[in-house]
Amino acid sequence: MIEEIKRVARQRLAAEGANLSLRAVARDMGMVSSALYRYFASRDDLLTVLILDGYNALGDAVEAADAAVTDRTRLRARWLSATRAVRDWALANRAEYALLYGSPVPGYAAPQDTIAAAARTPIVLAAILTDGYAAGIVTAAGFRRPASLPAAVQADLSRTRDQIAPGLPEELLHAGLTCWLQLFGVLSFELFGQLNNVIDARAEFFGQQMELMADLMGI
Amino acid sequence: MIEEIKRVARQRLAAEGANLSLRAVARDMGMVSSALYRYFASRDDLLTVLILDGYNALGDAVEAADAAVTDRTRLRARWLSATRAVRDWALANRAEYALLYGSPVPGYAAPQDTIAAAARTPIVLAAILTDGYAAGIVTAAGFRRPASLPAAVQADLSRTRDQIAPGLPEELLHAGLTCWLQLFGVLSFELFGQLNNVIDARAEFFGQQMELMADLMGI
DNA sequence: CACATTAGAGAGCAGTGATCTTGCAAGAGT
DNA sequence: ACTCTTGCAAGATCACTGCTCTCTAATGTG
Repeated sequence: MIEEIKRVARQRLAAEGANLSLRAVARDMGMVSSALYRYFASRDDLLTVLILDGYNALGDAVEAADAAVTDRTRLRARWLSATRAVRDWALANRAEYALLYGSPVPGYAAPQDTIAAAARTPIVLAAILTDGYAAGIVTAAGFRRPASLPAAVQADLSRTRDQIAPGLPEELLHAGLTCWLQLFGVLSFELFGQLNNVIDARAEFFGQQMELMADLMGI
Repeated sequence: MIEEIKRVARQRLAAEGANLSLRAVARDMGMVSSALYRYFASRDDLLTVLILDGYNALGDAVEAADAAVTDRTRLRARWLSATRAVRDWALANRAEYALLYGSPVPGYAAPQDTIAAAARTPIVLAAILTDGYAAGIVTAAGFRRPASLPAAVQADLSRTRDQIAPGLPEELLHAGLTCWLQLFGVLSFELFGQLNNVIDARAEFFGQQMELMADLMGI
């Protein structure tokens, strides 16, 4: 039953957009709205579950795309495959993408579960660098060195490194972080309409940007 | 009167978040909700006006920050000043930033007015490159050449160049576009909570990223 | 068979955007 | 000074929203 509600809610989300209506979901299911409260404590609760599912669905897609490159030393191919998977998933699930990476709901604070699920995608990307570093393919000296990192940023990177990419030099993590931001920057602009009248060849542009980021990471 | 409504709506937006309520605005003004319909055709109409104002306020701030650098040949200083202004404005007007650069409302299509206002900020950034190119400070060969651009992307860049940065080589515009995306990628992640538990030293990180982008553009 | 649990229905509350009609008050014209 | 027009806001109303409450019907389980 919970699965059925989520299924209907998802397609409702895809059809109508971000503002999901509990009553509409109930109507689609031939139920009365109050009945849904037996399965979800509130609308926000349902949204949270959808967000969690979204992060996991995206994580699955990205992990699969990365794993599809059998030669694990082809770091660039892994990066391009994984980032392409992010874009494909986002295009196929625009409303859910907006839920995950768009403007947050005002009073809403992400529970601990979601941040773990949300970390899956960056972990895949970081793993590409970690593998490359472990195999000696990519080195901390191999890419253009950024201007000296402020100490506070260095500390953040160090902490984050220990959490998601143990053993990776901070400089490499920093490069990866930059590319991660670029990835979602491009994607958000594309999906949120900011690229309208600027770039029409979306897929080509995205691919080219990811190539550029691969260059930046030195993979 | 229209100005008063917008003023109240803005502070309501800042206090409550994205989901602006017409009735709440009316209540704050000691009016009844229907009275607002004399000044705005609908809630979306009011939001559109706020969005337009937002783009213009941001444009004002960015233009002023760029103009504050008296030596126009100090391209890097102009870039850092302008991008810093974007961040400052965004932090001071979080809800409005979300309105401009967050998930769009489903059925909503931006009128022509807004795209002109929205272009002001990228135009300032492009002007930095255009000025530098005209003065011979920055050259198309001066930055790391991206992998060959697909023809369709090249065409988009050419068209965009003619609109906002006449005379600029496509390669330079491409570099600028990349940095523009990075700018808003970093900012959106910061404001939308995606950087929580990853980077705490926000200002330092942002500044460092913009330095890196300046390197990428070769300014 | 009796009991306990569960699923859903229905009414109702307070809030929302939007429309339409009504009333009021100031300003203009004679 | 008296009308009359016009501009503006109030009020009622509709359909919708999230949510709570109570009540009934079905479904096992001992």
